[in-house]
Amino acid sequence: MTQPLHLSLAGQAVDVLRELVLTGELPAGSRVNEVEIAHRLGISRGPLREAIRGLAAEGLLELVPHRGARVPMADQAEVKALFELRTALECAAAELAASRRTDVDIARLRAVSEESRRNYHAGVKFPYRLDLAFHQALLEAARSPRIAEQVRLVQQKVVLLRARLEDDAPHQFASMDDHDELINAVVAGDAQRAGQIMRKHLSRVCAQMITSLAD
Amino acid sequence: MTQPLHLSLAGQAVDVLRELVLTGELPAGSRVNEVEIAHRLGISRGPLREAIRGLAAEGLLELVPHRGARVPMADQAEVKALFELRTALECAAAELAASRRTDVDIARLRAVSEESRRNYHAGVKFPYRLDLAFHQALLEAARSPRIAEQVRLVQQKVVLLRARLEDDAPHQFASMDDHDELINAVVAGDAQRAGQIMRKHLSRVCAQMITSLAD
DNA sequence: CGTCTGTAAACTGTCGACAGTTGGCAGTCT
DNA sequence: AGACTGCCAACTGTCGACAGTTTACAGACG
Repeated sequence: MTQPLHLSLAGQAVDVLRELVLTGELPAGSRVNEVEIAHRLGISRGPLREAIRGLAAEGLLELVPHRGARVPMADQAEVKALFELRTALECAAAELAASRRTDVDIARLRAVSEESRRNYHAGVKFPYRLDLAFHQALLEAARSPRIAEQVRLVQQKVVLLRARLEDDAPHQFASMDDHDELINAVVAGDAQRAGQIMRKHLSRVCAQMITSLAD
Repeated sequence: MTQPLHLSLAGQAVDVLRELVLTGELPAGSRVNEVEIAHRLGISRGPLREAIRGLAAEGLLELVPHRGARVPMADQAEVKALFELRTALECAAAELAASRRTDVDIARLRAVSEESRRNYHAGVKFPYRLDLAFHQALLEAARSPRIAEQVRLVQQKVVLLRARLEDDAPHQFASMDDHDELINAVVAGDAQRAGQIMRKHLSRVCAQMITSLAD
């Protein structure tokens, strides 16, 4: 997507800062101390401030006048709003994928699905990594770069919520079933059904996330 | 949404630069000379660079290593990809609006529609301003802040294309009809139909924009 | 005449320093 | 004791300057 790798310090700072936010090393609600982070990254405040502006435009940070940047805190309403956006995007992606998929796309989707099942039966939890990989594969099949881009941004914010669903076995099982149903619809080229399944899938995930936020 | 008003120079620079890009004062494909713009805004390069990063994250500028920022140029493929995104977002918005609309929402939609008809019959061209107002009113009725936010960003990029459709009378008429059909579907609470009409509407606009880009 | 090369101007990327604002703390007054 | 006031430290916002890279141009060479 982007160049081999960001050569500018600001570009690198974007990546590092993003990681700090997404891993929770900078907890939600906390302020971003420019001098401290800049020193930690071994750069000056200039490039760091540029990186902060970039991430703020992505929605991963919020800017408060004269108080710098903060990691945004999400309440229940925000989660719902976020999933309405995600549903709009991923349903469209699922429909497009059903109309445009090629054999390679299908192979890729099935590979991810099978790896999930293997892991699950081997007693390994369904890792978020594989869920992400599935949605990623679906996006590739949809061949809509702008939609894919936005989905990635939304998924980042979902990660930011850090509501870990990985321990919930019934949820994992339901998700894997959703994924397989989706694959069938995509293979059949049934756009409408693919969209419906995706809607159901995301509605389940959203509900799960809301209840898991209530503690 | 954002703060009362940007007090920081970088914040103001974002607004001014955005205007410069959207009005075409900085033509598509042109490079953004930091010293020149900074001098023109009466600020130093620091805040300006922050503003550039922000707009780049919005997609209104593209960053090239050691070559600064450029106003992106859109080809036909880009227009299609952009409208796939817009369709995904606005169809979802139309569906949500049909399920959530209140009397105030309906009144607002009808007011915009009637103003359009009045203008048209008075021989005034259908201004882009009113088209925007209609879609804006629909977004308010949908009550989905994150979707609304993304639609605004997409609409900005559509403006960037600067394919002026305002002179095309048949297109204007068709658009106004689409809008009225949409209002009917929304009033009836028919989400599915609202989505279909929006899809048709945007597909027409997209086609129009592509042909108007071919010169 | 076209191409290649070397040099200089222009521009971006980065830094350190200064100014203005915010938030907390101590001291004072009621 | 509680509230108010004034000061101080910490931090953000901004600027000017320097270093490295790109680009344009002029001259040399095939």
